[in-house]
Parts: sequence; structure tokens; C-alpha cells
Amino acid sequence: MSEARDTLFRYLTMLQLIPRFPGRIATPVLKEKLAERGFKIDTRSLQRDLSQKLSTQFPIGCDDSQKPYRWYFDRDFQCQLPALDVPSALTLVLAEEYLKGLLPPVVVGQLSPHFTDARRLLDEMNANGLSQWARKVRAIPNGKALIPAEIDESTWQTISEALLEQKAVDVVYLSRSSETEKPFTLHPQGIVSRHSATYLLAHVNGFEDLRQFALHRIKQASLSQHPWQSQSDFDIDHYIQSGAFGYRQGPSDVTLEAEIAKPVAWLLQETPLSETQTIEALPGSDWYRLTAQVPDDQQTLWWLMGMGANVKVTAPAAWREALKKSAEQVLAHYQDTTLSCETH
Amino acid sequence: MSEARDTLFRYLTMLQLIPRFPGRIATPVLKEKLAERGFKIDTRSLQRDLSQKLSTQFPIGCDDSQKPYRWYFDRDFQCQLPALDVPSALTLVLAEEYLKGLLPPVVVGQLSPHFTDARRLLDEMNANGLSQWARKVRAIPNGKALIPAEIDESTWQTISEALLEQKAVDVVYLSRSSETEKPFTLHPQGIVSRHSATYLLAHVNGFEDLRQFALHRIKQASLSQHPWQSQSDFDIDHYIQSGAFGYRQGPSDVTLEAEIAKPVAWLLQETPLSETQTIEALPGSDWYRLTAQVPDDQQTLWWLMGMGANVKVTAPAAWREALKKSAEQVLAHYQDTTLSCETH
DNA sequence: GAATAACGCGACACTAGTTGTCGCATCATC
DNA sequence: GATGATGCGACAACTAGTGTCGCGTTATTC
Repeated sequence: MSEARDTLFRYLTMLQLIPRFPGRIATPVLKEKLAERGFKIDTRSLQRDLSQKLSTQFPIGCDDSQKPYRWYFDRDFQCQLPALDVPSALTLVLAEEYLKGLLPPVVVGQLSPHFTDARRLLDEMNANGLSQWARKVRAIPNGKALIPAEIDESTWQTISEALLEQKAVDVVYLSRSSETEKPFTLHPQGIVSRHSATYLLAHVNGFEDLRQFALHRIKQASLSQHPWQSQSDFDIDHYIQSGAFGYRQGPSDVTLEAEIAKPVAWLLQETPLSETQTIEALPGSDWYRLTAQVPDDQQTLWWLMGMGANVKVTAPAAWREALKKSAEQVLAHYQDTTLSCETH
Repeated sequence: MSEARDTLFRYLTMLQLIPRFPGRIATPVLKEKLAERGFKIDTRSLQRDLSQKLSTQFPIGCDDSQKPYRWYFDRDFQCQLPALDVPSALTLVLAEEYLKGLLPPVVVGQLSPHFTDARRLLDEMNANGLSQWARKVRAIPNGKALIPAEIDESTWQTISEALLEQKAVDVVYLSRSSETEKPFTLHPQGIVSRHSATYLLAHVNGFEDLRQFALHRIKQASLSQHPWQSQSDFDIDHYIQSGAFGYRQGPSDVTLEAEIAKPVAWLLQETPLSETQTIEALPGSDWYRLTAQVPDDQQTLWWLMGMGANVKVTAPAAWREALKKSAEQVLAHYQDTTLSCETH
């Protein structure tokens, strides 16, 4: 940085200070921020740089409808400084495929400059007769992909800003129970994304208890004037494990013991259930004995349930009973049409 | 670009041409590439720019152990041109949490410059007494997260490069069946990431059939001298749907009809199974009737299975039978210890 | 609604940085 | 050991960046 008088570096700093489109920055504000960073420069020079140099070389726009002009980058412009390499671009493409099924479209859209950058790079290879990456890469999601709930772009922006900058928000919320829209002032404490829905954890203004607000049921959101109300001892992991999202989790891991069929054994050998897993063949059959320290949570139980007849849990007893009971109940559903309760 | 003589723009181009650390670029090569892009400049100027301007202002290193000097960026340097905004940074943090459970660590590491960039931005807010983002954001994965298989960094780089640039690779592969390491020359056609494992689809040199190679069982990989052998009619979606990954999928969607318990109804109202789903209350109970067009695939069946007693499928009949049979088999497993086949 | 301050912009002179060229030293390659 | 490629210091010509001033226009304020 030395004398901090280097033009190139100042330009780069300017480019970093100019936000992407929904945001804008006024000339005097820019001057101020540059000064903070050691670039004390005449207003005139700044104006020249913006209107003659940067905006001709970069996709930078100017809102000149009111007098302190406001500058912004094109919505989807992005420039990686060390350009993306091929492996990173491929990774981004894979990441996008996964995330599309997990996060609301708008949230993934937040990253679109990154993804389009990767695609552009791969497309350019394509121009040289290569790649066709889109036909070569697939991500198969880990479970059934429900359709992520739609949320509003400005909602996401407001909420995430409020959460991270510790501000309160005024929202209009469509309550689950009453089906009516109500205004609230919320004090955000955390965000949890689960399945395909995303929840804000917040206090309602004036109350002490923490509540969940599904982002897709927030109809309007804006930063509030209220001072932010914090909960000093809030621990998001503790909150989740206490069962707030339907994921009870025992305080410590449990030892899972099960007999598993061959395909499951193969699967687990490659992508283990946990760090401490052991698998040994059961003599005289195609089955294997699995032992693993796993978290005592709903996820694991569901996974076992999904394995169906390929897994036979012997411990812990609670899971064994849960699986059995679930099977009985399922069977009961179908019992009335077909009489069958045979063992095989 | 106008005269293409603009210094700032040329500097930026240089910065984009200099790769991150494992890669390097020699001065004359850089000159050549700049010329391609319209910056015809004297070698001397280039040398000056590198050693006096860029490497003093940026984390750029120089390997001067042999004479055409080679330049590279610090391994983890990254510079977003329009800097990240808060919502994007939060999204990246969420994305990282999800991807950590889905992709091999090395592959996620490929994106670490992006993630560290986001974390740095949020940490800087923290310095102003704000944020503490790490304690506020969680992603709960969609299913049981198996531990992603480890793969080698250079393996990922080589394989992804080979796939996208249409080159053959020489690998040493630990075969699943024989448990011995064997050398192969592979002609990559695609990559599929599923659960927590990633597979390369490729022809073995001299053969016509496509085989799957788990990346974590590739012990060594290097670009091969062999010319790349393509399969013109290869269609990755068709390949997956033909059942290659255990995901049989019927050619078209089926109509799912089921009775679902209240919690499931709530879930599906917010994050639907499909675009065409309808849910209506069943009079006289807490149950609902669900109708939806869903893909005829294993994923959906697993999801239904995971719902256990909260879902009672009435159509298609094949699924109904599959669920029933699975429940019977599971029950059979546990039958020997507890006698029970009651309906309740 | 008029005064005042803020902002954008053209012009100009001055300064600083950039560029190509040349010469020489060093290193890789054959 | 010769040849050619590369790095680097120096220098002069040139280009581009900079601050200042003045004027016209646009917010802001009382």
C-alpha cells in the first residue's frame, strides 16, 4: 500500500466499494470511504474516474436522476481476481445443482454471479470444441427433494442484513394458525435452513420467548427503528437439539448395532455413518454386523427407516422398538385390504 | 476496450491470467496471452509490471529458481470485484454448511476462497461489535449425512480437467471386487455426485461399455497421452434413469394418492412434493388427502418410507405394495424377539 | 420562493507514471 | 563453450493522472 497513492490500487478499491445493482453509492460517500482507506483524493478526480474511466471499461451504471449521482455495478457482473480454474468451475456447477434443491430460489440467486462465472468459463471451453459440461455433471440429492418455498428477494436481503447487523425488523407475517397477516416487530437471533424451508429465529418485540418464522410466510420486511433486543445466552445448537425442529437429539452419541445387507455394507464402507464405524461379515450369510457411534437424532432414525428390510437394528433398544412400531403401524394401514401378516 | 491500451484494464487482465498457487505462469507465456487479448506490450514493461507493481500490491509470488520466472497468486487469495454484500455472504455461509455434508472435503475446499471471503466480510462486521454469524446460522441437512469419502486434491483436479477438456487419464484404481490396485487408462464421460460419494463415468481404454469409478478409490491420476475416446450418443440423464445408481425411474411421472397426517400436510403445504400437488382435509379426522404428480423414482419411495405411519399410500398400487412388503419384512426381522402382529 | 450549499463538468497547467529502447549480465540449452 | 532467451537498470519521450478554478445546474433550507 506504501504511499497509498497508487492509481491502480485506488481503482480496485473503488470497484470494490461500488455495490451490485440493488445497492448504489453516492459520489461523496465514495470519496469519504476512499479517504478512510488512505486515498485522499480530489472530488473532481473521483468524478473523472467514475464517468470516464471505470464506467467505460466496466458494466457500471449511474443513477443521475438526483444530484449526488449514485453508482452501481450491473446486477450480475462478477470478476474473480485470480480467475477460476477448471476444477473450481466444475465444483461450482456441482454445488449449484445441490443447492437448487435445498435453498429457496432467491437465496441461490444471491450466488448467481458466482455460478454464471463458472458457467461462462466452461462455456468458453465449449467454444473451443470442448466441455459440454452441462451434459456431463449431475448431483443426485441425498433425499427426496421437496420444492423449496419461494421467498421474496427483498425479504431475504432485509432479514439477513438485520440478523447480521443486529437490527430489529418490521414484518408482515402470515401466521400458520390463524391464516391472517399480522404485523410484528422482530429481533432476529438466528436462521435455520432445513429441508427446503428457511426459518428465522426471533423474539417478538416485547416478549422473551424465541419463536420461529418461516421466511416464505413473511410478506413484507423492513429494518425497524426499534433498538435490537438480544438474548445473551442464546445458543443455536442447543436450541435445535432441544427439539425445536422436530429433531430431538440425546445429549450424547449412542452405539448403534445392526445387521445389514450386503449393499448397505458396501455403501457404508465407502461413506461411513461415523468416524468409529466397524463392519464385519456374518458367517454363513450375505449379511454384515455394523457397529457405530452415531448421534441420537431423528435423522439417523429416518435413515435407518429408509433402509427398510436391509437393516435389522439390535441396539439401542429404543430404536429397535421405534422401527418395529413404525412397521406395525404402516402395516396396519394396509391391513384392511390385504390379509397378510406372515413372516418370511 | 477501445484502444486496448488502458493500463488499468491490462493490469486486471494480468491478474486474471495469473493462476492460484499450484499453478504458475511464465513471463513469456503471459506476454503471449496478453497479446491474444489485444495488449501488445513490450516484454520489459511486463517484467516491470510484475516485479514492481503487481507483486508489491498483491499477494503474488515469483518462482525464480529457473529462468523464465513463473508467477502465481497466493493459494487462498481472492478478490471479488463488486465486493460481497451481506446477504450474499450469509448465503455462502449457508451453502458451505450444506455442501460440507454432500461433497468430498477436497472438493468443497476447491471453493474455500469463496467461503473464506464471505467469512472475512462477516468477521469484519464482528469487529465492529456485530454479527457473530457463526452462532446464528445453521443448515440441517435433508437426510442422514454420511461422511463424505475422502479424495485426493490432485485426483479431483486431474479428473475434472480431463473430463472438461476431453482428455484421457491414467489412473491406479482400487477395484471394489478384487481389492487390488490396478492401472487403467480411462476416457471420462461424466461425473455423478450422489449421497456423499462422487463417481466418474468413463470407458476403459479399448472397451465400449461405460463403467463407474468412485473417485475416492482412485489412488493416482494423471493426464494420459492416449487420444480421448468419446461416446457420441451418451446421455447422462438417460444413464442415471436406467438404474445405474440404483435409481430406477419410470419414463414418466405417476400420480401419487395418499392419506397423510396433519404434520405432513403442513410440511407439504409449505414445501410441496411437486408443482401439481393438492391437499384436502378428510372430514371427521385429522388426516388429509394428498394428490400429486411425482417422478416414479426411488427417492420418492424412500421419502414415503421415511414418513412411516404418517402416510398411507393408496396409489400407485406398486408403491402401496412396496411399502407394505417392506413393513412386513422389517417386522419379520423383529418378530423373533417379540410376538406381536396386532393392528391397533 | 429565494438564498445557499452541494454537485457535476469543462478547461488548463503541472506533475507523475508509463512505455519502448538499448546495453549488459545471467542462465538454460544444445 | 556458444547461442539465444530472459531479467534488469537507465534514459528520454510520451501519456495519463491530478488539483484548481469557474460556471451552470440541482437539492436543501429557512
